[in-house]
Amino acid sequence: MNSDPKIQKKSGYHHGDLRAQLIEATRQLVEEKGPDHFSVSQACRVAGVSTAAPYRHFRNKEEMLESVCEEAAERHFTQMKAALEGLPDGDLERIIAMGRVYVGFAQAEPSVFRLMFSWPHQSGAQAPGEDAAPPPTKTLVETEVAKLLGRTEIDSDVKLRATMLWTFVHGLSFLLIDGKAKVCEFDSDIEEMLSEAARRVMA
Amino acid sequence: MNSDPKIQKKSGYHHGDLRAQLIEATRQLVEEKGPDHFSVSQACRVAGVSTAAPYRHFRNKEEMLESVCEEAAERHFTQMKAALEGLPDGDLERIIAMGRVYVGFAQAEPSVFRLMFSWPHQSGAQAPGEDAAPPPTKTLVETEVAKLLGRTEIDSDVKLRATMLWTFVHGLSFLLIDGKAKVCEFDSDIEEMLSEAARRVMA
DNA sequence: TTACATAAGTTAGAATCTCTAACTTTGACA
DNA sequence: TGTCAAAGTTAGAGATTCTAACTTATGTAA
Repeated sequence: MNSDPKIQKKSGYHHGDLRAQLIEATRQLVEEKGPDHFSVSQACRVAGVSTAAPYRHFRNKEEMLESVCEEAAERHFTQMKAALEGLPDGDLERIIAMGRVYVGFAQAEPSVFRLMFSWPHQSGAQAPGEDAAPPPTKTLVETEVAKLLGRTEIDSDVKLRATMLWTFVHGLSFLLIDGKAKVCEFDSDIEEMLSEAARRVMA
Repeated sequence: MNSDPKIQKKSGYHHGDLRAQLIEATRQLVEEKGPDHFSVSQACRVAGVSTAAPYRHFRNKEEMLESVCEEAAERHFTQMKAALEGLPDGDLERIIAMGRVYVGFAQAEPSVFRLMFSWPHQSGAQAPGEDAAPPPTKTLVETEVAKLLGRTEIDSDVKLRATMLWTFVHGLSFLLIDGKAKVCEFDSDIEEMLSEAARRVMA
């Protein structure tokens, strides 16, 4: 237990970097046991602090989970952008590469992925009319679609195609991690689905 | 409180139909507050029994939620089959109709939908090699795809297309209920995406 | 009809969890 | 060096899940 070098119990009275370590502990526990079997107390034990300590850094349990979501969303986005590097503009492979990363993230961190996309919980609760900022992921995909089609602006056709692509990889991610159906026999099937979908949507 | 005619507190010592009523109470609470803010005690209060009563019918909290999932999966499947009635074989509309129901269910019961498809939690936990029975939904879609293509058997092309369709509506459902991005402005956009996707995948 | 086994409730309580209140330690800076 | 605020701690209230032991109702068989 606690073999992770990123997490070390505090040495002195003050911890130094408790907030970050609690987020990391939370992320690990969520991944291990699922979002609903995570407890603040466990995270405290992992970090080696009392059960009251987190409340100096987070308002409550929800806010800890939310921080994990934010951190994960950042990594997700960064990975997607990185996937584009080195691929020439106008290549369908750019779209496929982003899809591969999207699905890959979900497979690597299924519980965190699920948590990310079911946040905040009562979706109806957010003030109607007031939208959260559109996720940068969306913009990224739209830009790629426009470039591939040789459009200079993001018109409604571009938006529709981008949404279809996103929808597709999102669905594929969930089906894969839920393991409800054996969606794919091999990784090569995933590759085939990704490229087929990209081809058909961009056609 | 407790205005739902389906849920009534017991009259005598014995309840009569506690198991079913607890499932219904659980379903409602999950929908209201989200799967992770549901508590057994709340369901007990709704049903008007002591907090120990559920344990005569369910092993634990998990099993209560699981029962909700099973019941929901049944309704989901039934609705999809019903959507096909009256539509002539070989009509693309059959595919679209199923997609409409799929997405509609998710919108009508977002929390339950999410719960259904994240069950069981540690997906890695299920014995490897041993697959759960493929969901009847999958078979239903495959059959329709085969019919539409005039195939007599479910070959790998049929499977690929069916999976792509499923993946698409699944992703659309999640994006809609997560409300992460304003995916669609109007219901007509959903219609357009459904028919575009069906057309492109079946082409 | 009555006896009784069993299904399906109950109360009481242990163990765990979230979060607050009040107190203490430590480090930074005037 | 003294003081204050930040970031720990302990103690504990209130809720929760689930078990153990007890009680009540009901259906069946003599």
